[in-house]
Amino acid sequence: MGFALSQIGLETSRQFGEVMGTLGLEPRHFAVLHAVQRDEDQTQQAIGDLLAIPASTMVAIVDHLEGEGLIERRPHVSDRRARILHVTKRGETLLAEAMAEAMVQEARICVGLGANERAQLLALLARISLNLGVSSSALPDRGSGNRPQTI
Amino acid sequence: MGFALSQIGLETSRQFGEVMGTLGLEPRHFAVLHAVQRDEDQTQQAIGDLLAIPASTMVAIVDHLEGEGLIERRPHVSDRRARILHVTKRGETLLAEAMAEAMVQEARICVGLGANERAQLLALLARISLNLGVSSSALPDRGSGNRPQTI
DNA sequence: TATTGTTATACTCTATAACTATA
DNA sequence: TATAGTTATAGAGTATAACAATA
Repeated sequence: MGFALSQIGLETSRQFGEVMGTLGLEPRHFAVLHAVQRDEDQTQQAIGDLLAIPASTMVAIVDHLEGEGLIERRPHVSDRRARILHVTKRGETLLAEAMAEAMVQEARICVGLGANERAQLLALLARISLNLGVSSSALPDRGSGNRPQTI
Repeated sequence: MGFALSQIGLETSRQFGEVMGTLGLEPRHFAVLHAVQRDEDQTQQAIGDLLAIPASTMVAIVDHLEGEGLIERRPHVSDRRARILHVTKRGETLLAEAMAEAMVQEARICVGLGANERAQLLALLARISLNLGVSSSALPDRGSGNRPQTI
């Protein structure tokens, strides 16, 4: 069981990386882009903390996303040290495409499974998650959660 | 679903690494040790190919295992370039302990699941594996299989 | 000339610690 | 003095390519 889970998990995340690659994104870029859209107008550090990404790594990721015109760094109204992250129109568009691709992958993973089989599997996985102590927080790829981990 | 699978797989393999760590093994060491026991008296390269581990990495892993007295490099009868890998008595003992620990982890993962729920989950995961194209070959941790991958 | 194992090297990735500008 | 973001740096990990012995 442990072997199957780890094998499947690795392959799932590998294929997800491939899919994102077709859109010019790495999983980390997608994760940050998604988090920035969800928690609109948060500080760069706040987003980094949320995903357990160290500050110096965040710089590189945000640099990339900003270079692609997908997000903007905006000044913080009251703290001139901080930067507010904001998804651009182009970022929203790409994120929508990325989500669509993710749905396609989702469908590919579950091909041949009926609706109740899928529900059954999800329920069993939820119990496994509890046993493993993974908190169902955060975003695609990588657990982040509460452990000292990163993207 | 994809997120859950990748999250669970990552955590499973992380915890497996922790468990192996208590025995002084990294997952890669366990994988090679296990493979050497299963495919007794194979060439170092043959084992490496089996696990998709590049030759130079194999050297380091086998160095470690030999340094711990868990396996031996023996001369090949007909090819003096090649080395035959052989599990020592001590290696067998440690491997048995490692397998026992793996069983404990297995039990921890499946706590609260009845026998038929476990079977159900395994069956569903097998179908997911097919959808993902993972061949159920190889050894614990990491997919290896046929893709250009490594430990 | 090709192949096994080894060594050396270059590359990527990541985190730690210094640095600046603000607070 | 502490903090947000940045930059520089060092460390680990991995693969690629050169190398020696043998086929």
